[in-house]
Amino acid sequence: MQASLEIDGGEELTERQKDVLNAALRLLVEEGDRLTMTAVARRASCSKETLYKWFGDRDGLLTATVQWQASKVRVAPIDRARIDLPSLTASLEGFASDWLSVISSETSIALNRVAIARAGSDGHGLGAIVLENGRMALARRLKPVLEAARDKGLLAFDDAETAFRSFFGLVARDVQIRLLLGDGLKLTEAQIGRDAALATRQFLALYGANDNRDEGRRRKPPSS
Amino acid sequence: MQASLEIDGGEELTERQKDVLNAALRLLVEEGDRLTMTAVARRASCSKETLYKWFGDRDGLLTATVQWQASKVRVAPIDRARIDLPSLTASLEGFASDWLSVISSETSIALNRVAIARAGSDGHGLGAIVLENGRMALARRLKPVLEAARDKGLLAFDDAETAFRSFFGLVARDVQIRLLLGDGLKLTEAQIGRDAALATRQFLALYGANDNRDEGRRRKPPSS
DNA sequence: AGTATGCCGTACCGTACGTTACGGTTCGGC
DNA sequence: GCCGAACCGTAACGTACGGTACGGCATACT
Repeated sequence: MQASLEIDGGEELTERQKDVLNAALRLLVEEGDRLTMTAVARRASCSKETLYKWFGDRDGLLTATVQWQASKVRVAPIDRARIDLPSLTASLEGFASDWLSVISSETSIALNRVAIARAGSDGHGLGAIVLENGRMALARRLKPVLEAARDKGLLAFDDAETAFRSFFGLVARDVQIRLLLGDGLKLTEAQIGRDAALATRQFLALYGANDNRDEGRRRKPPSS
Repeated sequence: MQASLEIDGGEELTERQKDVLNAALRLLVEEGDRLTMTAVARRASCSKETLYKWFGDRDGLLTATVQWQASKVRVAPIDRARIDLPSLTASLEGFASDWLSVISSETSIALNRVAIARAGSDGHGLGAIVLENGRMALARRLKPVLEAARDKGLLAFDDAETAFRSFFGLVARDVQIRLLLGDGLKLTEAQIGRDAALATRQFLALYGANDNRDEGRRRKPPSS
């Protein structure tokens, strides 16, 4: 049945297997894509034979590791009953600072690096998984909030996808690409808070419906 | 004298050497980080001995290739005498669509992929070069425009760097990370034009000084 | 007790690739 | 014509690493 992408991963794993994957994950953060099966076996105090029995090959180990990390950050969908401008603002700031914390974490950087490195040659398996549990998961969590806010008349937009992508851009800016390229950018907790607040204010300025500004939102391109 | 980073590259190269680097570049786009010295030699119709004589080792070849590509995209600094809102808008749209074209090109994707892959383990040489000729070069070209517009009263901001990063985010959004991760995102010329226009409108909405809105720009965070 | 299963540690194999070495060819200078 | 330098093509070397095989040990089941 082809089991499209096998996103679930992380279930039906022995405790021992989780330990092994955690070791692989730590090694991945330290060594990047050049970790060796021998090193993983040594770090996890298991034999290479076991690695191959459990995960098939190096690719399988990497995939399982990425899925395992993904399954750890899965969050409960937010249940939000009533929403007003303060709670919307707080919610957006929460999303923004969560996202900034994630993309600036050593783990996320390492995972994105190997997924990007392998997206060039091999099948894009890892890239799809990382994307699905990163950007796409964020969109799935944020869009209902945006749409609820629109229903309440707090936001105005035609397409939730477009609005989300603007929010994404205002939050991430150049942070992720700079970190991935090894720039020595340091994000303190305080800086993340300020950046999240700025991005939220800017997003509300662009998509907020509480007054008569509508620049850059629904106006169609003049002619063509 | 340590020659910090040796950014210039591309000068003092034989025509033949440029041919070799172009071959390496094409191969890098096709094969990604797993190109072999043998393959480069075969593609460039030169001997491996020559490759090692000219570039030292595999790392040197990769670095020279990236610098060579960087030296090709260097553009003349814009000379802009008088500036008004229409010309500022056109200029911003130009920057935006140029940047979208660059980051969605096969060459840029391939180069960023190998630089990111190698930023994990080795020294961040390639990452620094890519960053310097990508994001940083864009900032150097755009900031004078922003500041000239501020002098004319068309824009309002305290920090050109912050304004630039907002513009960067509004333009790039999730495009680069998705492409690097192998998402099948296709950017047509028309779509790039629309996205550039939208980003420009949104940027002007946030940082334009032609009316009384000031959300998310100079208002300081309430307390902390 | 005896046996089977699962796993650890390690030695081993095959291959891919970076790097070096070498013979042959072209070309500019005398 | 002769020489040396540069370079091409290819063979050879050394190593690193993915993947496999095997012996030993511990636990569980009969």
